[in-house]
Amino acid sequence: MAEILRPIGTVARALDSISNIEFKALDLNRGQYLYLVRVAESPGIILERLAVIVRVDKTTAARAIQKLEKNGILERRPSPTDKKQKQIFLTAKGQALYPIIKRENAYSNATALKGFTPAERDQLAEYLKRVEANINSDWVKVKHGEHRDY
Amino acid sequence: MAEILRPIGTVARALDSISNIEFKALDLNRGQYLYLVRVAESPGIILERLAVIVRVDKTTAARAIQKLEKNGILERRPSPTDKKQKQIFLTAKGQALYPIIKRENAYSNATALKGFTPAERDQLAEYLKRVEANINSDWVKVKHGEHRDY
DNA sequence: CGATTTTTGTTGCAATTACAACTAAATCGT
DNA sequence: ACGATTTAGTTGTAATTGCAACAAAAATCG
Repeated sequence: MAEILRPIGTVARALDSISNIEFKALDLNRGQYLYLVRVAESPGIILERLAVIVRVDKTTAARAIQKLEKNGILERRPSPTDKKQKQIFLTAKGQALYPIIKRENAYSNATALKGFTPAERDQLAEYLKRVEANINSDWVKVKHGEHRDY
Repeated sequence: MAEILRPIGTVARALDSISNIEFKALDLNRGQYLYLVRVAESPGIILERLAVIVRVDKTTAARAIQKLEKNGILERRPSPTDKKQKQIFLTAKGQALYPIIKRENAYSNATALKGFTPAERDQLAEYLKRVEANINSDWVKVKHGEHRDY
């Protein structure tokens, strides 16, 4: 059977590594860009949701968000409807960073897809969406302490 | 343009997270399985090469290897031809772990590819190989302090 | 209603991760 | 041959990462 785990892992580490190095110029530490772009795209998002969509432990996301708040890149406001929720928003400083990150990501994406026809790009994106859906329930299961049988 | 960075990142984190949780039963800490399988497949490999193929900082690989050696899973022997190199091998204990890891990886791979026809699986694997090649030179460049223009 | 469970967020550890800066050996260039 | 550069590995430091264990608010359900 075709092997896809390994290239997915190596490509992800390479791209993440590149981004982390490049975003140090923006005073962003490792991983912070991940949360920044998601908050930009979903203003008012809460921590637990953010952790799930980034696919990271909620305590990891919590500390990343705390740090970004301390650095004035985002802010949290208590939800008006649920006293235990905190809604997350970008500050003006965070909003200024967003297009820069998007541009870097677009460049990396274009580099990754060099030599691909438009049809191939679409097909790869569609494949990855399916893989993501396939693996998601296992991730949720295992994160919640359930056991996979194999 | 089709976006592939994000699903690659989320899938990689989900799969890595699952593996790390499951391999705690083998007394393997976070990330260690990555190096173990590579050493199993390339006995005698040296640290710098290992770091490059896993796409991780060489100091990260160094400490992972040190720990695996301390735990009796692998051992290092000075290269007979180059006194500054250390060749890495699995111990019997490490060899016993290898098939277990392979089986878990195969199961995750099969889960990720559920609903894909054999032709689709092959095509996705081929696409990922191309993406990996595309991104690799940028990774090496940026890791060595060079600057990407965009 | 009221007890139980689920949701949401937080700290306390303990570990990985990686940039800098360094040593020692090998290779390269002239 | 020999100085300069590259290769290979290590340690110092500072940061992220995540499993446990917790607290408070909300939702569920008898």
